[in-house]
Amino acid sequence: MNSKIDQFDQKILSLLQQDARMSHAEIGRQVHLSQPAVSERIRRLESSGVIRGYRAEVDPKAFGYQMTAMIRISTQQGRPYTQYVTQSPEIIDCYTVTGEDGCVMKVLATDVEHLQRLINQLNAFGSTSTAIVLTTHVNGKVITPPSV
Amino acid sequence: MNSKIDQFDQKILSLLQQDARMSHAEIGRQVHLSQPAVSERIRRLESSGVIRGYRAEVDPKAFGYQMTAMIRISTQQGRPYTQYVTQSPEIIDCYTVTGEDGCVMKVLATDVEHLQRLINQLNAFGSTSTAIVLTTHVNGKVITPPSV
DNA sequence: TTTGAAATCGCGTATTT
DNA sequence: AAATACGCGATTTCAAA
Repeated sequence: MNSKIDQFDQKILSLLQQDARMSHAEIGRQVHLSQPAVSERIRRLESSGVIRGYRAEVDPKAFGYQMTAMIRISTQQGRPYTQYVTQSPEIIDCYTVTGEDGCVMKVLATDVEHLQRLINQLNAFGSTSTAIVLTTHVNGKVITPPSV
Repeated sequence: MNSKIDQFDQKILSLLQQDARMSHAEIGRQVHLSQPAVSERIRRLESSGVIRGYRAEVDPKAFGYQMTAMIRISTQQGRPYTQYVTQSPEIIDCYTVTGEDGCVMKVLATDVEHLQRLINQLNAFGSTSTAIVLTTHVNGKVITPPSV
């Protein structure tokens, strides 16, 4: 957990968030470090948990998902939606949050009928509120230090 | 754009979403194909846009972000939040959605004061509603075919 | 420098027309 | 029978330890 991130690490993390396949030599070129130096820094960032993993980003449409929705649930106490949420392939993000709605999730659906079936299932856990995503302006922006 | 995804492709995509660094030979072992066959399929998935890229997943705490919030905005017509949203490092997801709140976003903050400053800025675009994330049950789940 | 992964090449097989 | 598509094994090229 000893993670003091310096400017070099920040730049390396920025590059790897944009392209996890960039070669260490190429990264070194951009941050002005040697390839072994970059490799060693990445190794430390991985083992300290700063880098959690490397993921391919896949277009949901390839699996037939034509729509995305944000669904909020006013969860009734004691209803355990956690297991349902982790097991359902359509629910790709899910958070417990403060406030009136105790839960907000991001859901993929092939079409409106499919979405309706999902909502029906989620209604078992509380009253739902669904907002269909019209535009995704940002999704998984590269994490950089705060502007302030 | 001709992307008919068969069972092999689905399994390959599943593996690459879990670990983008898995070697093609290892993938081949798991899906029972040779390394060149896997490489060729991945090449096609990339050039057809099914695979959008490869990203390192980074722990926001490494950048000092101690909290996450979901912020909804009842946007007033004609207020262009798009530019602000794409430029602000703290806003990592942002969607225009149907319904009362026209916009929902996921925001990182170092502390409550920082969060308050962000909310103040966002209030320029409409009335905001903030819910602090207590637990992240799922974030970027591996995309698989619908259960139905 | 040495190891290991990915691109390349030529060949074989199955399916289509 | 010819063409197309796809996978395999062998080899070369290139990046990482």
